[in-house]
Amino acid sequence: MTAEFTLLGTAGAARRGRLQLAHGVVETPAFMPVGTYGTVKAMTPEELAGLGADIVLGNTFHLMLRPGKEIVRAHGGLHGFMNWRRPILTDSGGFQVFSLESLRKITEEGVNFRSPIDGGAVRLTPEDSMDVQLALGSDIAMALDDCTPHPATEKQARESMERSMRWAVRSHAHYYGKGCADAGLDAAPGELFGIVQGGMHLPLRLASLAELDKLPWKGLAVGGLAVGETEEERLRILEGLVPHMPANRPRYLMGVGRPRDIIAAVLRGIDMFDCVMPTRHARNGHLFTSEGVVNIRNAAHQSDVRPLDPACSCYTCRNFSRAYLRHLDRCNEILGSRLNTIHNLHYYLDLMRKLRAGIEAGSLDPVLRAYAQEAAQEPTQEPTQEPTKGSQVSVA
RNA sequence: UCCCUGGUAGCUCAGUCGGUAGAGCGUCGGACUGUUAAUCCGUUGGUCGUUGGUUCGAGUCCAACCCAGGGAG
Repeated sequence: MTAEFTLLGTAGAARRGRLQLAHGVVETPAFMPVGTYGTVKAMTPEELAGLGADIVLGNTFHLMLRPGKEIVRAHGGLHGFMNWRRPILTDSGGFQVFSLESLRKITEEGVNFRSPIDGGAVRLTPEDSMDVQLALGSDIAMALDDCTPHPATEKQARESMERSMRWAVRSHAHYYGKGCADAGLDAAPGELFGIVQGGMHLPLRLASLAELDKLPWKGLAVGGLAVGETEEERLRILEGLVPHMPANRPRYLMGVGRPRDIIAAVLRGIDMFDCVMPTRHARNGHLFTSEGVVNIRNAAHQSDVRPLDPACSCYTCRNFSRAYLRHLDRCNEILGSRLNTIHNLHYYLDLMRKLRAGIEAGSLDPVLRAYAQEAAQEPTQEPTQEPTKGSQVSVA
């Protein structure tokens, strides 16, 4: 067993947990910085660890194309390749079914892509995705899914979801079976998560969950959200779906999101998140602060000698002015991307620390007040569970 | 003094046969949710060196002048 989830406590529907993985422990609720190509852009592994990241993402599809699984395998896996010794979760390529819609064709067998690099034909079946993720040595691998575009009719969402469920069965069988044998492994180096699909149709979501429940996944993800739907639709799906997800296993909301989205999802029982937003927004000059998003490119900051966020304790805010950050951005200096990324990741990871501490304390109200500028929507239903405090609560 | 080449948006430059001007960059603003993204979108922008002339109509053709660069002496 290389994925043990311990529920340490709850506050309403929000959960405080600890996930033991092959390369270490992940405290939940957790935010996982995205490192598609085996690097969280602009950050060294040491910096990421210093910021408090327990786990990062890699991407099966992109790493399969460059540099290819054999080169990564020659480094003992993705951990050795990128010199990140803590846990790694890899997305299966399912998101590229959505994001590279114009470059792919879906068949029952899998997905046929045109490579975004050279236009060549690239096949990705559930078995291919598992082979790559086994070679990468991911602590958590994801089943290959068909991330349903939005909007989708009930018929489209159902066909897409049912395909994802068939692919999930194949992913599971290959990951724990023939894939290991083919790679010469005695056992899988990590564990596999299944992904709930079903678009904005709650009955389809519940049917997807019921289908996945037939297999012993180590955790379950909610996919296909934050793809263009309204916040109300997203919360409606979460509120209808999450209470039915197994309580003793981690729940991962894929690709989400803004701080307010994360807060709202934690309040509804989600344990894990990933999103490109802190890192991409950093490089594009959008910085998260205690007083809202600051676009450091704006002329208003041209001669502002104050720190970006006086309430922030990150390296960037302790040492540099808004005017300097704007200057670096305007000059397209690499250090601008780095300092901005340090700050945004600190903001996200600090938010997670505060959410964890809040759950441990039995109430998220102080956190919600502290992040009031994010205008997080509270659950529409009163929590039914009594706030409890876990017996093994540790310092976050 | 003469010859040549230029002068068009803040900058660097396009501008067809004469039909009242465009691009890139810059400025200013916006977007971004399991990264095809240090990306993308929009905005701001001009007495076309000056003065005349030809023409229905001139950035474009003609003349003079001004300015810049180069060359000759």
